[in-house]
Amino acid sequence: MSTKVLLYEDNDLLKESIVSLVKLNEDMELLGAFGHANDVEEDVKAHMPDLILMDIEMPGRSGIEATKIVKQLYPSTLILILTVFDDSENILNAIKAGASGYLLKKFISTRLFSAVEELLEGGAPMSPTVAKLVIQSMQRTSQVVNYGLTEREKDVLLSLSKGNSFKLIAADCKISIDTVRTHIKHIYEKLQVHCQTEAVSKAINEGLV
Amino acid sequence: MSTKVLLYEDNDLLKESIVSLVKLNEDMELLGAFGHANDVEEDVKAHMPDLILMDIEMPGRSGIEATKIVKQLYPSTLILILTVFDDSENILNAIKAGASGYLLKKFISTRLFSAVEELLEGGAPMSPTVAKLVIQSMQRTSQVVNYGLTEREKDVLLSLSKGNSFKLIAADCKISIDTVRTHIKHIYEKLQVHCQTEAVSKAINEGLV
DNA sequence: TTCACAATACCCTAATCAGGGGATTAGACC
DNA sequence: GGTCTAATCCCCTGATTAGGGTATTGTGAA
Repeated sequence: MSTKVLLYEDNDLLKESIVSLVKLNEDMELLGAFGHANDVEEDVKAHMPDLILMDIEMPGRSGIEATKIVKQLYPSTLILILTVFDDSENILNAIKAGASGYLLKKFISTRLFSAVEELLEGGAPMSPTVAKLVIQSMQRTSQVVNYGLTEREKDVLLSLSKGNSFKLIAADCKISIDTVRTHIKHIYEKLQVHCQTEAVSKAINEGLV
Repeated sequence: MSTKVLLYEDNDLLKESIVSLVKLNEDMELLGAFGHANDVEEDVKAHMPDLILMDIEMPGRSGIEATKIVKQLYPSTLILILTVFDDSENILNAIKAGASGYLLKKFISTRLFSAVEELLEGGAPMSPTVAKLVIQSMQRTSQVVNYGLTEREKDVLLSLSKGNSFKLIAADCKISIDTVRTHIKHIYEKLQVHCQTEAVSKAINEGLV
């Protein structure tokens, strides 16, 4: 059974050349090619594609918005982003929106088919730059700045961020509630916050817990 | 100038075969091969490699721990994980620890050199399965399960997670403090939590804010 | 037209937290 | 031995939060 494909690309020349390319592959069946994604809900509903090739920059709705919409309505639809943008903003947003792969346009002619194949096999095709950015974004969020917290204070903070009350933290750490209070005061000073929620928020967002 | 390489691999047979493989490549200079990573600080200090090929499962310190240590001491050292593990736990931990690439052992013979090349060019070589897992982990954190929160409740929750007291939330949203209280109560019900910290923690971890 | 529900607001009580004290003990460092 | 710090504990007061109500208004669906 051939793969049903939709294409979104606002540049007519490029659109036509991708259309020709896709037609070369007998395993792919192109159901439609659109210059904008403003009616993406209807397009997808009408054709029920297995795969969408999606440009980012288009008049009206962007490919990232369209990706988000399609993924919400039909989560199993595969979406491969085809774009010239290799900046982290666009790449990460596209992936968060639900794109399954991200191919830079300069690689279309040489790698489109292998990328599609990889997608259908459950992989996530990416250009090397893209892979690097994705990995970096994961590593950033796990870099720890300690704020000089002691081990015990980290224990308390961890317990706090699980939603425990002072009383429960005391039980959790096997210390008295007053000691918890003392640790919490020190945590507030070191993190420069003034209440539980702010401490928890900071702790989670900066990877302390 | 050739790339200076260290290898960590506890299986002697595999270690030797990787050693032989690396020696085939005149652009790579193998400075050492170790069966465990317990002295990784000293090894790295002594040889100052550009690249480390790292197994995960080793006696004593794991490759993930070792990666963390090396990256803390020498952030510019590239680390390529070579392992049989293709589960999300190990992959994501290795990447968070600072690994620059992740190659499954079954691909070593065919892709080691291209992976190294990609690494040196600033890329992030990954097997297709690995790439998929990485992407999925990013999508999970941005998949919005709303818990049926209304817009206003989300406003309040957002303000709360910035560390604002009920009083400040009221000012922030331009409503009375009692209304804030009502919204908070509804938020607690919907998220199934019983206090601010738990709500904030859940909100951040599930990507609600 | 009901019915449901979002958004707003108010009241009450018990529990909890914030911020300010002070204090002891055990280790580490010089 | 003196100093410092982590970790432990205690007390007090005022502010805040949790959990339980009730109530009005507007909107949109049944």
